[in-house]
Amino acid sequence: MRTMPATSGQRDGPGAATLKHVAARAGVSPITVSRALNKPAMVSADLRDRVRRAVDELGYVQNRVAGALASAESRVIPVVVPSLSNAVFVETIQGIQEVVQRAGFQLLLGNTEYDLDREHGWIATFLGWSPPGLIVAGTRHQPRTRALLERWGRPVVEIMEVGSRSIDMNVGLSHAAAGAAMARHLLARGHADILFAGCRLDQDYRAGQRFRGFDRALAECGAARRRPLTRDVPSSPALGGDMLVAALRLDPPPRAIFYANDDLAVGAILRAQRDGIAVPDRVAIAGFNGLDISGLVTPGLTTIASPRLAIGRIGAEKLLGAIARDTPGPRRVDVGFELVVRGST
Amino acid sequence: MRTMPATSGQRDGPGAATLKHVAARAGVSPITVSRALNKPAMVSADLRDRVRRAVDELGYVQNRVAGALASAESRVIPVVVPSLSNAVFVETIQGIQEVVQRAGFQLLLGNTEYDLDREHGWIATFLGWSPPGLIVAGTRHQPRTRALLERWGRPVVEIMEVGSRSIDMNVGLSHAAAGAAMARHLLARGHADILFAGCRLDQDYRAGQRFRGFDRALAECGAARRRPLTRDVPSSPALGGDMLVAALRLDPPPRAIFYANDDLAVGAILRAQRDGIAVPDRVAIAGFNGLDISGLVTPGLTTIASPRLAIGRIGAEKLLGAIARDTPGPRRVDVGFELVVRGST
DNA sequence: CTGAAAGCGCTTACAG
DNA sequence: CTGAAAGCGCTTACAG
Repeated sequence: MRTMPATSGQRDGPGAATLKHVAARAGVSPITVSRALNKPAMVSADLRDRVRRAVDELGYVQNRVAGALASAESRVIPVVVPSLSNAVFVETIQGIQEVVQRAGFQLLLGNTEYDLDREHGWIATFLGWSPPGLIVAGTRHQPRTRALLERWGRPVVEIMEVGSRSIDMNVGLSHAAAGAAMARHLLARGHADILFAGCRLDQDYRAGQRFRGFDRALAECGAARRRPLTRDVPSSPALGGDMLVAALRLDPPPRAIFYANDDLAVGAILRAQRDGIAVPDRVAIAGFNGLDISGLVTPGLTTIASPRLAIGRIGAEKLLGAIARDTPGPRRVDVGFELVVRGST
Repeated sequence: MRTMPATSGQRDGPGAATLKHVAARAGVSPITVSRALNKPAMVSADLRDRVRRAVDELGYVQNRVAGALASAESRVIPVVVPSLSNAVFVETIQGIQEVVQRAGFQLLLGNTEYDLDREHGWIATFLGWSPPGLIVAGTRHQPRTRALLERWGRPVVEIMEVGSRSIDMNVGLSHAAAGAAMARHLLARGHADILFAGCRLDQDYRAGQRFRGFDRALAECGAARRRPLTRDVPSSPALGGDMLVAALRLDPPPRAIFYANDDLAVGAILRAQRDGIAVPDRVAIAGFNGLDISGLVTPGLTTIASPRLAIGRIGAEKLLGAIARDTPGPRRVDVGFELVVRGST
């Protein structure tokens, strides 16, 4: 149980030590303490030790806010994503976190829920924290958001898809190419009548790009084309099962379903199994993402593996490189994708 | 493409407007601008409008760092969790994010990877951001971490499990009670010889508490007890399948397996299905967490649903309440759990 | 409802 | 390698 009630806007307790207190205790100037803490190489070993001891004795906690104001740069990296319900973004964030954490940066997290107004709001707010750089999912933003980031002048990495018009750096893959690859695979397997099934393709425009790449490939091959089956709710395995049932009620039913993501597709496989629907004989099923579980269901799910962790890591590394002014390297990295063929097609 | 290369420690571009610029443009004092932005009720409607126009014209972005230094309080809420690989923490973070976001706070994320040294490091760093409060997973910390937070004097919420010795506020459930409930369920079903299977029970001490509650209940009922089957790698569905195979090779094999979490248990069900192992006739399988997918596999997985989203939301609400000095309410909330019985047992 | 003064706790040049 | 001065861009009392 704590002893003292908190009071709004208070300084941190009466005992809260500052640089000055540490300096006094160590018998040096505050500047020296600052250097001993932030740039130890610039200070003699003797002083470094005295400072460290004073820090420990006083329980000194650096005030990052004051440091950031004085230097006009903080150690936080804002990351703006459209969703946390989707394993894809979570794994990407993990990759980012691993890398920036190791370099001593902290992650400030913004969730736009696929709303570009909210995206702008987060980014504007985050810039007020003087971050040394910023990571944002997607290359599609409001013009004012682009303008804001371009004026800002610090490194920006846009992740997830490669886009033609990136603000600064860009790490991702071509979702249209991935959709086309799946179309060609399904046609090559002899599944001539293919339905695309997904959720909110307008908001989740990367899923929309997969559909367009898929549809274009069908057209190029002279295959039959259908309008996509869509639902205006978030993706989930249960929904994928329901969409399977709905698809099989169409007249004529499709011979294959390409789901916008593995959440839906895994749900479809589990539902087929439960209801005794033969996959792929009656209907083939394919997904996108390459979640671990796609390899564990029966039959195994054919999918496209996206290197999510790598996108996060590479994006973070490029950002840190730009912050540290290392040799720049390419401004755009296409991490590619891998078609994983299993029993479901 | 941006026009200007970034320079370390620069102020944000030559055009970067400050409060003063906005004030000059609006023809008022900087204090008035600050109030119009942060406490609009204190300013006349006329001035509020003039300020808003000036802000828009100049593209002014508030410097949160300066604000936080002057007021000794920032709008960031640090959240410290042991893992991002686990859906449980991700959903909890989502619940927190929803609530704090709506109240205008930003989420600063720290991942300890189940390392209490690292936990201390994150917390010490985060306190330097002058947050109004903090959320941390778990009630088990190093003594110096407890001391730091108690001295700090601002609201702290410990989430996930209810503990007897919380620092300030506490929201979670009793993992020992959950483990005991599952033991009693399995015994009642007639599964007399039960194996507990999990990963890193020393690090993931909540899973350890589930085991201890489970084991104590077995003892109380006079049932046979086994040492738990453990692996020193992170949980995953694939591993759950492997552990099923390993368990069935024991002599004698168990009649039921209680997995430490649904990731493992779902993997076991999928593996059983693939390999033609009859569940629950040859071996019953149970999990913990109540992930969506646990209801979609065949047979459905018996599990204990933990209200993860609610833990996040309630934890965040209690924190915001304490920050705003609302009526305190209980310092400890046990959100409970629900045994979900399905075909696997 | 509005403003002039002081200060938050650091770091950045500039000297030595 | 070490230090004295100035300042980062706000907000908090204190007046009026």
